[in-house]
Amino acid sequence: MIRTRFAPSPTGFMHIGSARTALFTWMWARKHGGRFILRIEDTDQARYNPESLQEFMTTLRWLGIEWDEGPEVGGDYGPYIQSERTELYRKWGNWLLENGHAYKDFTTKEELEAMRAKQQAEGLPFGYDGRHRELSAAQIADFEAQGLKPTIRFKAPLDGTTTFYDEMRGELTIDNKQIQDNVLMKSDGFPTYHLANVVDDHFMQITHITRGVEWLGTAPLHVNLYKAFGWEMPKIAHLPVILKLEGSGKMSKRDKGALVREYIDNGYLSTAVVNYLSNIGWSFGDDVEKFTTAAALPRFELKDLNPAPAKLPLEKLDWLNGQYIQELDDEALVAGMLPFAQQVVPEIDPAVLHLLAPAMSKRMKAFSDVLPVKDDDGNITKPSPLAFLIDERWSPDPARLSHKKMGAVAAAAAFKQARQFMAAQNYDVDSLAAALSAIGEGSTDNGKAGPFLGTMRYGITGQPVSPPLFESIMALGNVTALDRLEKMITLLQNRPEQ
RNA sequence: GCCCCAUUCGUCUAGUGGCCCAGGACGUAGCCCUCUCACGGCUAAAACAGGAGUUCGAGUCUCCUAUGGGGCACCA
Repeated sequence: MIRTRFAPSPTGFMHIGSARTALFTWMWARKHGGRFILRIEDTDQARYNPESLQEFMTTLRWLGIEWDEGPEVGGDYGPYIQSERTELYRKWGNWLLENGHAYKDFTTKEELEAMRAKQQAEGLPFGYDGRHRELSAAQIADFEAQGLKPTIRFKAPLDGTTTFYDEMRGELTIDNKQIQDNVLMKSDGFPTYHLANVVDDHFMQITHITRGVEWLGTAPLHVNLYKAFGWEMPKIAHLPVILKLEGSGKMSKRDKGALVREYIDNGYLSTAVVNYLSNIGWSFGDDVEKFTTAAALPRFELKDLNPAPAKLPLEKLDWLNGQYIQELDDEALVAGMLPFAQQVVPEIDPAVLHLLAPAMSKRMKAFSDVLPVKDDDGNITKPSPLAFLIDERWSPDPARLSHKKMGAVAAAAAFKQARQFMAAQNYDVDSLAAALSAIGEGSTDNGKAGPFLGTMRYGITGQPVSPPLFESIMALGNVTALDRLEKMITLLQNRPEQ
């Protein structure tokens, strides 16, 4: 049975890179009919933030990543929160101590800092120098008598090499001189990542570890820890980081698009985001870019993941999300748009959105597109596509109520025909389209409805850019549409000759 | 400073020695469609980091250089 885990340290919102790691980890388990475990690494009491755990769980669920064991769902290998497992870590930390694989280190933080400063000044490699590695019982007793609280450090091998196999990168060999005597138990009694991680992965029977490359350097330490415990090491793979779009370095939480929360709040679809994420560092094959997770699973292999760091192609997400939006039924579309539409037209009737939905779906990259676009100073650079619904904002330019292929007289005549039709009968979008097109065709010399429909659309919506005419009229309702049409005719007739 | 990982169009990628004068996608440009904006269709420009080697043959293997990334915490 394959068992994988995602072990975040919740200190804020989930990073998009973590989401991708979680996704691939989850996919690996699902592909093999295995189990995916959520474990919370909160051993850093200074940074841990309980609200963030809720946020992480909400985000994972939004992504469709369900955990089989972990907080809220339980499981046979719990607890799944590290701060509730400290006894276990203490036990195994002591076991290492008793079996000569670890030792107490009484060096103070100040001494460590001084040591590092000196190493830096002398151009030496940074790291703990092993000064307390061979303390005598008397020396230990002496330090303890002074009331010093020790850390427990691992006794790493001093020479030779450590070899392990990374599922993505292949066999890697590291000189043991690069491995330090890392701290396993802090002086506050909490374990460090290294100890907690190894102990938990072992007792939770994890078979595959997938984590970020930032852990690659510590993998040899972990290999040696497993060796010291006499435990079998899980298979391991180190996923690459996600880089800033511009500039250098990996994406930080402040960069645009770095947090999954942004995608949720901006009205992206989780199916699209998941699809998008799986296209970074992995490819479905056969030149297919758009696919479901279910279709991807049989093809997914850890060894096929690209070990190179990648930038997030954000425009590609807009395109993909747009594709997914086009596939939504009207119900889902309206539900998705509603919260944003209410920011534009607070009292908007969902039925109005229903009328507009089919016309809107091809025009949206994300639901937040119903919001106006503003520049840094707060000026609207692109109005909301729903702005035409607001009567107070409606004030078309009379000069634009005719067309070079349809003069003022012809335009006014056509508007009156439209008024006659709309006033006389009930219509739906199709009959309206048929009637207005026919009027339009009669309004120009060449029998093309285009000039009339375009002018009418501008007049009715008052916007150079808006949803299409017929849907817009349906959304406004007959009373408002007729009222505007009436005013258009007046504006046109009262406008000075050009 | 030391160690490790990586390097194909602007970006995400396909490619595991001949099928590649390198394929797809996004983006960009042009054309078509068209009531605006979109959508959709078609077309175009656009890459094997550089240098040595191995080989009949290298994007694919090896080495060096360069560049990018990660690590060297009582953070994870």
